[in-house]
Amino acid sequence: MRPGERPEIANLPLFREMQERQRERIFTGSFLQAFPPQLTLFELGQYPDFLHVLVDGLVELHAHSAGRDTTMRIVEPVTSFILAAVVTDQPYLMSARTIAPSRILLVPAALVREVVKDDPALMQATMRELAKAYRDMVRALTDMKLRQSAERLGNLILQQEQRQGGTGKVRLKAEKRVLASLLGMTPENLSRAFGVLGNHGIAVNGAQLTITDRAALEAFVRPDPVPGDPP
Amino acid sequence: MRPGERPEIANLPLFREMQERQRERIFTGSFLQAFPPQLTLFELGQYPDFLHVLVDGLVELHAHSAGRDTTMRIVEPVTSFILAAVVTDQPYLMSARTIAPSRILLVPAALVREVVKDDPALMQATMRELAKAYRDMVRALTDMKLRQSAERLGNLILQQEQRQGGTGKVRLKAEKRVLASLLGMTPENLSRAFGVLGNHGIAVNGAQLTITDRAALEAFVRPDPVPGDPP
DNA sequence: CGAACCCTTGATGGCGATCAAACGCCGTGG
DNA sequence: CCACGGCGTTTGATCGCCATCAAGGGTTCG
Repeated sequence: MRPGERPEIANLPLFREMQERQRERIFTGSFLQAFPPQLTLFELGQYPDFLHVLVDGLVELHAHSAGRDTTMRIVEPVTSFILAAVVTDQPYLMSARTIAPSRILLVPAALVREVVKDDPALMQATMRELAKAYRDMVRALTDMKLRQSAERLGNLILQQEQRQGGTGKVRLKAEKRVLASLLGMTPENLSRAFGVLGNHGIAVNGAQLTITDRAALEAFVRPDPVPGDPP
Repeated sequence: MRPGERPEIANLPLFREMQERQRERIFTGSFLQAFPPQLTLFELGQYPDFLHVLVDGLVELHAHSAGRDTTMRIVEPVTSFILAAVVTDQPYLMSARTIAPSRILLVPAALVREVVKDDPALMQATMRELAKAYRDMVRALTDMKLRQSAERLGNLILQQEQRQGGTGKVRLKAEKRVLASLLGMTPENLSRAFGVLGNHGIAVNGAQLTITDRAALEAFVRPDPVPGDPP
């Protein structure tokens, strides 16, 4: 582990409040591993072996069935993922693959379940994390059901802009094809959606976006009625 | 509370494992209230006052924004709902209304949060419940993104048939218009989707459905690659 | 008995998917 | 260093699923 990384992981909402002794158990039982891009980490249907914490890189969670495939979430560092499958010991509902060279902390699933039982602070943090994940999914589903594609794209841009500091500039971290799948559309239509947003306050230059007219953009995208949870 | 109901509530996965003393705190601080149909219980954006436990009747959770509205979940008794908003003390992401005369146990949200802190078994049950809710939402989102409307309907029928005892008969509990919204389509298209399923092993008679050819139905609907969690 | 309201059926239109092809970027290999 | 080839993206043309608009039957409730 590189200097500064262990504190960064220990400072995650999930691990921040727990007893130092239990945290030590977690860390000594885990290991950090590097993966090349385009590598499948696990497949939907498998039972969870590890809680994953993305330390560096980029990971795509996707679901697939009967030849169709859709991106469910793009995980940025530093974040844990697939906590729900681990705590309930039920099969993954999504597959995961790296989309950039990535380093991931692997915490044995059984160890997580054990320590959760022994450490109330960790259990509470897990509860909060799951509640947040649930609420994120509720938002994603309403987004899909209530908005059409260009509106979804506009909202995603607004969210990313907030996450990236609110400077009016947004850099897309994933390929546009992946982004399209995340938004539930085809690459062709994503391209056209960017075209539409050109008339509503967005300028596109490759992966670099600029919000040129925030008011116009917000008027177009039907922003969430309930403002986002703080990160 | 009617005879037999208190044990039934106490036996919910959420409350089953907790200490009797803490459970007593929950029950004495709560009250059971009856509501007529078509009554709004709470609105999206409000802060949660109560954890709700539907004891009898039927409740619809729905989201809305900019004049559009979509059903997110139909709650059947006996089930708790909006647990995530309560434990995190964040605004509801969905509104709730009764769609039948209903009786609901109202547990003050602050009391829930307090008792959760004091009772590890309740906290663990809450964690599990949230994990399940999260996984249900993942399924709902993949359903919406990967399947088209008649396939979604067919899958819902198969799930309901399991929940109702696997007898090959399914009775729809909600109006078809609500069902349509839950499935992300219009009433007109739901009607047509039933027509399509007529060629794939389903017979419709009002709200009473019969699975006449399970193999044909399963071939048509692209069943989930990961079998459902046990209830 | 009548009047909503729900469900159904038909006709039309729009959003987004699919098919097809050209462009641009980038890495490789000559 | 440049030519080539592959892949992601863009643009255009067409198709299909589903929404919308419209109207008719059936049921329920006042």
